[in-house]
Amino acid sequence: MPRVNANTDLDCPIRDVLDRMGDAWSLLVMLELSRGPCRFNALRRVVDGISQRMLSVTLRHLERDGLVNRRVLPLTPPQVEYSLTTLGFSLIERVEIMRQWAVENQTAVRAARQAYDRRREAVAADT
Amino acid sequence: MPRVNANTDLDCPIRDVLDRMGDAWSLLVMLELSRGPCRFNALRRVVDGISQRMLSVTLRHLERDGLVNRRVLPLTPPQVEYSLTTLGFSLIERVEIMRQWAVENQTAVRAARQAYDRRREAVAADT
DNA sequence: CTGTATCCTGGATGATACTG
DNA sequence: CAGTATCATCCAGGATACAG
Repeated sequence: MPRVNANTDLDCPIRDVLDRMGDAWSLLVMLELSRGPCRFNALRRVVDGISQRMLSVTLRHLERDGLVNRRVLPLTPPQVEYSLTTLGFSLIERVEIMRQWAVENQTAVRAARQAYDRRREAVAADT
Repeated sequence: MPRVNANTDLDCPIRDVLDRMGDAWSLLVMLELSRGPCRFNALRRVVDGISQRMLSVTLRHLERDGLVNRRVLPLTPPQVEYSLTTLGFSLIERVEIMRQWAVENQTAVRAARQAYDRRREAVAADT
């Protein structure tokens, strides 16, 4: 578990973001919520592959950080609606910028990987 | 290990970024290299807490993705200089944007957490 | 429906030792 | 100096069962 170095100017704040950024589930859930409010099981279906446990854990993290709102509707059966907070929207906005980079440069990255792998293969064959 | 859902428009490209973003070491190393070229052991010292192994692994990942250059100087003892590629700079630029968000909103996040924890405490006491 | 509690496993990471 | 190889550990996350 990487600890942040006091020598770098990364220091504390970035850690908090990294904790959310690094967690792919958080991003996926927030991206989904950026489209509009959503209920638990609905999220579960659309964020495919996420386990019930991880959705629960992720949502509580996001709620704790003030990125997501949790609203309980007093019905039977109970309904819980999740939505992005203003803070959440402000973050997802920046995440979108990262996403854009990924879209714009995926070709370059893939090319780099192939070049790298070919190079390594050549070296291996050389041996 | 989160798989990306075809239903979301996240699809493939974001995964690649996430793989680097999620890896805190990658960010720390790249941030460091954004200041200028650096040698292996120098990196090791400045990215405090990173093991030799993880630095090695991280650098190879970054190199493979075309984010970092590796230049071997034919000297004795051998010297290897790492530096960001243009692609690497373009990414770190966006990462900086995320970092900015963290700096700007760290207060809000902390406040949210404290509020959340207090709320939970109240509920617990209530029980 | 919306969760929480347990248990368990794979893969990521660190420690250590060795090499060109 | 700049790594790689191997082994041991630890914890995030999935599966499952239960609860309000």
